This record gives sequence, structure tokens and C-alpha cells, in this order.
Amino acid sequence: MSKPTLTKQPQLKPDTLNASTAVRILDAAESLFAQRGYSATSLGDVADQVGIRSPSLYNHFRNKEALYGAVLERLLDDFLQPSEELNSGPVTADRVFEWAEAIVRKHHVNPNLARLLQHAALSGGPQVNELIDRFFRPMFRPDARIEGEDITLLGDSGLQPWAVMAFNNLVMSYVTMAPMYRDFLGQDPYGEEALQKQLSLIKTLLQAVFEYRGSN
Amino acid sequence: MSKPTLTKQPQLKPDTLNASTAVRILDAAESLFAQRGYSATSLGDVADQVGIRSPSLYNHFRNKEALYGAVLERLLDDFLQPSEELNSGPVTADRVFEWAEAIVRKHHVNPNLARLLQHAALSGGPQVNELIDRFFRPMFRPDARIEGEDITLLGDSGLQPWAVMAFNNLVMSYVTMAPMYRDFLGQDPYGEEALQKQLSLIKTLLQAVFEYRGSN
DNA sequence: TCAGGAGGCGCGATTATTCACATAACGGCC
DNA sequence: GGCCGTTATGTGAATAATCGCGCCTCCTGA
Repeated sequence: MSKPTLTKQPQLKPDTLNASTAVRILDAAESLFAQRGYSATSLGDVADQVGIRSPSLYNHFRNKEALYGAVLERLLDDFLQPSEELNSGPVTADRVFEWAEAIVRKHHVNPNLARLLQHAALSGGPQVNELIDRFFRPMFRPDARIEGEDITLLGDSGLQPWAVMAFNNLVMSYVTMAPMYRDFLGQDPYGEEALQKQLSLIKTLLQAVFEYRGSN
Repeated sequence: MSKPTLTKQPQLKPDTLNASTAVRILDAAESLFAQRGYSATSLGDVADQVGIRSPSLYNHFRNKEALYGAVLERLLDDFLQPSEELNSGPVTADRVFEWAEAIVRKHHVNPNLARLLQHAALSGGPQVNELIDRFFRPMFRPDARIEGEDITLLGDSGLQPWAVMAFNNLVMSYVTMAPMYRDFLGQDPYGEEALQKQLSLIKTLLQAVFEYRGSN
């Protein structure tokens, strides 16, 4: 299983058994929570995947919910970056496309946040509302207006939330659903080729949404 | 796979208390499976919602898995109709839009199939592959070609599966995710007004996909 | 030496499932 | 109409597995 960069502590020796175990627990918990959801994931399974017994987990995390929170925290740290980047400057069409592409790529590298969010959306779970809010809030800025070109519509017609939602749904559901289309697609949905195809398709759709004028 | 419909009795009067209980069990199970997924749903909860004790469920369904299968069966019967309708005639652009609108409306009336499918896509479950196949297969016809107008592209470029997937993802994830956007959207995502907005937006996106020329 | 981390043990709750048993509705028979 | 057996449907109790979680012991390495 691939592992991104951690880091909780700035100065944490990455090779102590301590930190290493905690990170391995986080990795295991992340993939299991993402696959099965919160309540269907047992700490025994997490421990098994790490190679320890479940009581040992409590040496690193207070309880199941705290472990879940830590998993979320690590993922949000990573996935919130593009939105912070976008919100730190003017909202031009180019920068929106960059933002979109960055997010698509992040989901391709690690599909777990999308899966976790989807589980939370379906079933709830600890800290759902906070989770949703932290992830989506930065994408909804009522004051945001796309400058330049003919794309000035979003802020004017109240359509911006719909565009953001459509984009998110498209990107996240690709990650959560694509594997089941593998046979129909005729190629690995997580491959580089599929990524390129999805990126240009998303770009087309984004453009369509930008230019969309509601008919009611 | 065994017979999904209940029971030992060939002829079943649909209005006896007997049948009514089975239907009420199906209703409760459908909404709980859709919300929590297969493994996180306990038969006790289903029984509670029906107002009986869990052992009584076994008078109507062999076991949990059979109940799940029956729930699926009932939903598929309903949702497969538009595809059968489409596949029973020529694939014109108009009829594709009718097909799309029928599916969107069905998901709005009953979001449970989308939720069930999403759970299955994330976590697996009994009969996942069969489920996926039965639901999506009718949408993928390699021989299908859109006739008339300038929309003849799908069958030619191998893009059809991608278009179908994007459409499905958009429609299904709207149902599974929209409730969490309620605050951002500023209106009830299940209301009639939102339905109209989503329909015309989907139409726009479908058009964009039809006209899309892959850039790679 | 000593603290941090691993694990054995077990409690209490919940799970799916089975079983023995009660009840009610039914049809046929006298 | 009264009787009976069958069947459909409900129940509580019991079982075996699994769950989260706490207690307490032991090992290890600096």
C-alpha cells in the first residue's frame, strides 16, 4: 500500500517504532474506513492489517472515533490545499481549471477521501457535519466571480453552487464508481490514459456548466 | 443464485396480512440497506421498524442475504424499465433524452437504488457483480448508434461507455450527495424546482458529452 | 532501570440464526 | 354448527460469533 507523507509532528523521527506504528495504523484504518465505512470497520481488522492485536491500538489512539478523526485530519490536510491555493488569489478561469485539475489528480492518487466522504454522505458517522463543512465550504464563496472571457455567469445567476456540486459529484463518483465500469470501459480506470481522458472530459463539462443558462 | 422472491407458497393473496408483512419488511429493509449498507444493517433494526421481532423475519425470508436479494429485485424491476424501453426501438437522440429523463425522475422518486448501488460499489456485498451487471449492462450496447442530427459520435469513437458512465455518476451522485449540499444550494434538493434545474443541467451536459471530441 | 508498547484475558453488548412453542385463520368432515 | 388438522405467522430463549474497550502483565531497548 502506498503511503503519502505524514506529518503530525514537525520534528518526529520517522523511524521510531512508535511513529512508524501510528502511521501504519493510520494507513490501515484509512483504507478500511474508506472501503467499509465507519461502523462496518472493526478495530480487529485494522490491527490485523498492521500486524498487531487490537488492544495495542489503544496505545496510539484513544478510541475508534479518535482514530477515525485522525484519518480524516490527515486526508483533509492534503485535499484542502488546492482550494486554499485558489482562495489565496483572484478567481480567474485559468486558476479554476488549475484548481479542478489538482483536485482530480489528488483523487486519482488517493481515492480514499472520496470514499470516506461518500460513506459519510450515505450513512452519517462521527463528525459528519463538520467533515462536510470543512471540505466543501472553501469551494463556496458567494463573492467569487470568474473574471475575464465570457465566463462571468456563476456569481450572477446563483448557479455557482450547482456547478461546484456537479463538478464534485463527477470527480468523486468517478473514483468511487469507476472500478465497476472496468469491463465496460475497456481500460483500467486508474491508469494514466484514463486520467487524461477524464481530465479533458471534465474540462469540457465544466465549460458547459460555465456557459449554461438555466432554463427555468 | 436462488429464487429471490419469497416464499414457499406459489399462490399468494396480495392483501392478506401475510403479504402485507412481507412488503413492510421489504420497505424497511430497503431504506435501511440503502442508508447503512448491507453489513451495517441489523435484522433487529429492520424488525423494529416493521414492529415485529427479528426471528419473525425468517417466516418471510430465508436469511439476511435473501432479504437483500429480494430488495434488489424489486428495485431493479422498476429501474430497468427505461432501458428496456430504449432498447426496444431505434436509438434516436430524442429517445435517449427521454430515457435519461425517465431515469432521473425515477431516482428522484426513490433514491434507494442509487444508494444501494453506491454502497455496493464501495464495499461490495452479496451479489455485487451480478447487481452491477444487471443494472448497467443494458446501457452499454456496442452496436448502438445515435441517428439523426449531428449526434452520431458515440458509437464511432469508443466514447459511449464514458458518456454513459458520466451520466450515471452525475445522476446517482446527485441523489446520494445532494442532501449535504442543502445549505449551500439554498433550496431543497429533492423539491420539484431542484428537479427541473437538475434535468435541464443534465441535458446540457449530455449534449456536451455528445459533442465532445476526445483531446487525447 | 524504567517507560512505552505489545499482547493475553475477559467483560458486556450486539449480531445472525435456530428452536420450541403459542396463536389465529382456514378447509374439510360429520 | 362443532371438531380437527394444517398452515401461516408471531414470540422468547438460546447459541455462537464478533464487536469495542479496559485491565494488567510482560518484554524490550536506550
